[in-house]
Amino acid sequence: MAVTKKSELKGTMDASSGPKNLSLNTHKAGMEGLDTEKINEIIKRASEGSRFYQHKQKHQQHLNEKLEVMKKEAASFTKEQTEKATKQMDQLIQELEAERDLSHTIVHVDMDMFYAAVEMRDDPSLRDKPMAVGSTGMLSTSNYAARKFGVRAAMPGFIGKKLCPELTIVPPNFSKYRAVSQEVREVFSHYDPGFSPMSLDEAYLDITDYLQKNSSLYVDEDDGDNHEQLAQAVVNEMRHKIEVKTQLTASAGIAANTRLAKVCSDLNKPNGQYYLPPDRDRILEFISSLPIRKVSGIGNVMEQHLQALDITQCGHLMEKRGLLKLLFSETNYENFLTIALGLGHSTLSAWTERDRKSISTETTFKGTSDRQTLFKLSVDLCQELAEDMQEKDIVGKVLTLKFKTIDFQIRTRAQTLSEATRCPEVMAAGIKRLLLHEMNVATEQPLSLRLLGVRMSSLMYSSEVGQRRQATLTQMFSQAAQPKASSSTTFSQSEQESHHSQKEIIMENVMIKSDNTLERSSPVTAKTDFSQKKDISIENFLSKPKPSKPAEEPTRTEVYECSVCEELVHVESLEEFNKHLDTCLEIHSSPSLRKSSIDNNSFKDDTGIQKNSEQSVESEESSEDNEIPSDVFHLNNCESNIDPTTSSLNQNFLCPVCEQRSFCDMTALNKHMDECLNKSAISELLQESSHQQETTRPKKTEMAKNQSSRKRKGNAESHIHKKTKSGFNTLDRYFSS
DNA sequence: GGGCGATAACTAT
DNA sequence: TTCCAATAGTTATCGCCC
Repeated sequence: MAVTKKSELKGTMDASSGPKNLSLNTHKAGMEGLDTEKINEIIKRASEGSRFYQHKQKHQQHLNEKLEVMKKEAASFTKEQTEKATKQMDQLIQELEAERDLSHTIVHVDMDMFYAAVEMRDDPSLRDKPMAVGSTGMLSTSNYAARKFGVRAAMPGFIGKKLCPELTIVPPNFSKYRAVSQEVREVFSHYDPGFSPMSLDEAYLDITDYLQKNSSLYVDEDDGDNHEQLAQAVVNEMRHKIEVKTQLTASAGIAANTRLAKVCSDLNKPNGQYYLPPDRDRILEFISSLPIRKVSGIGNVMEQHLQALDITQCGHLMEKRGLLKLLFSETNYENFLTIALGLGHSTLSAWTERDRKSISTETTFKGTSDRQTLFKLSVDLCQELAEDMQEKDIVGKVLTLKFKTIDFQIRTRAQTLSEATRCPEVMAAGIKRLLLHEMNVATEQPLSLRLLGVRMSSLMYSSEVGQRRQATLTQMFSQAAQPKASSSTTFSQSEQESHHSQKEIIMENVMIKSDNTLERSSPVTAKTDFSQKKDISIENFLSKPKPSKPAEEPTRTEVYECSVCEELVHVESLEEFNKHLDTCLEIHSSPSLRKSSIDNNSFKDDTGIQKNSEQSVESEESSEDNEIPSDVFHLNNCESNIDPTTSSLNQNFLCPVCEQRSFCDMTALNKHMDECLNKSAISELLQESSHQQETTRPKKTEMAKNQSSRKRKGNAESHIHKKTKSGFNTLDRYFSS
């Protein structure tokens, strides 16, 4: 088989207007009949030469290669093979057909250019001008006047300006959009109390019940089969109510399932609706000529795959079903069939937190390779994510670092934790470890990034963790910090939480020790003698008998169990107990003590990270060891205090974290850096926590605060539109000064 | 060798 | 002058284990 030459592949790229993945997507309402060639030319000129453009080009080239391979494979199938596959698909069609449900009436309602419409409503001077909501970095939505120029959502503002120099860009006001959205939802709930919001401006409704109960209000009962008349009237009324209430228009699609309703809502935009009868033949007719890209779920890449096989309309999916079965995975070809048959969900199921698979946060910033900046950012992200998780009462076991290089290459690195957690310190330590490893192994030094993200998956509710006897550290502490009995004292959340982070760190160490990870005791542990408690599991630690019964005592003295020194402390107030904790923690966080303990490896892997995976950082590093007998290079043997810059030995590697110690081999250096990193992370966190106690401020850092304020705009409400929200709020400001 | 967990990449909105 | 996001679900692949 001949190898396809790059030059040939280039032919599949639109030479005049750049890579297809950068071209204007004209499937959006209001984008029909534009001079796409001219627009794409402007887009190309505006971005040509940029790293972003280069990245997209590379991506497109890679895709083209894949498409060529696929086309060759498609050409290689015999007639018999295709026929056999077609028969198998026909069997599948029968099974799918059996499930077809035409008994429901589903409506998809989509507010017209929602954010832009709200802004135009509130500022009449914007009404006749091309305008968009967003920033020069990214546009969230545009009005129809702007769409005429090719300006659309998910386009950077500066390109919008190139396409339309008179474009007015209005910064978004999410709280306003949320309020309007709430008004719209009140209308929805009248027709279907169990409606399914997809984002601030979009929702699915099942109006089957409503139609049944209220048909007499809309149509004459003697009219026979009046489903269309009835549904149209109801949806018309709904849109009218929305307009009266908000002065904004909405478009709607009415069909037997969500997939069809979604397609239909797009057909008569803006301020229109489309009805597709619940009739199999009419549905098949409708779907067969529908461009594949109109179907929700078919994006740029899949469209290109299908186009390469001359599939541009949904009807082609049916015609080429045999080929599709041979070329695509089961999930894919089954999906293609359901599209071609016009099938979809005919009932709405409310999404709950229980359905969540992962939770994440990320931020884009001006590219930097400064390690401290990146570490700081990652700590802030962990803090922010932890708060989100706290709010949702979930913990996670798989921690993922996401980063994007300044060349727009996206990478993820994951690690499974030993316990499900949402402790920001544990997450931050894990993320730092992953990040540092990437910094060290990057081919292009130094590693320069423009995005950092943290994701937690393998989620469960905190309560479930308790059920599994895997109490999280947070829970553990909150139990330990409760007064043994007292009705006279209440605790503010912040009072209790102010000590969490420190305690969790201490507790984390206890946990590590109880896991037998610790080889020898350190001065720190000698003080409180945690090392004697190797057999103490977390559960045992928690369920220690609590002898004192203060509630029976006549005085107002309360008894707390200090989880640092494990003493029962009699105090008159929480404040007093805090003082005790401070003292205890101070002992533990004493730099001299800590340093010596670190030197003794006692903080080794105090992140709580399980290192049993083949792909774990530690394993990767040790796999590098394979070349060198590990007993030859012992950390302490190999350590050097010679300043490497002045040393004549060119094999000395300076630790980039402490910049104080150097090593003669990478393994030793890596080990040291892990410890050094943990040491500095813990020290930093302890310092931060003590500072916060003094000032009794909430424990968020400035950066985390800024980020938090930009977050939580839509939460679960906003799936689609939050995509752009932080485009207006990147962290550029942290670097601009 | 099939099931399953872990990880990274892909894809969508 | 410069300027291209955030979040989440799905899928592919690999390696381990019984």
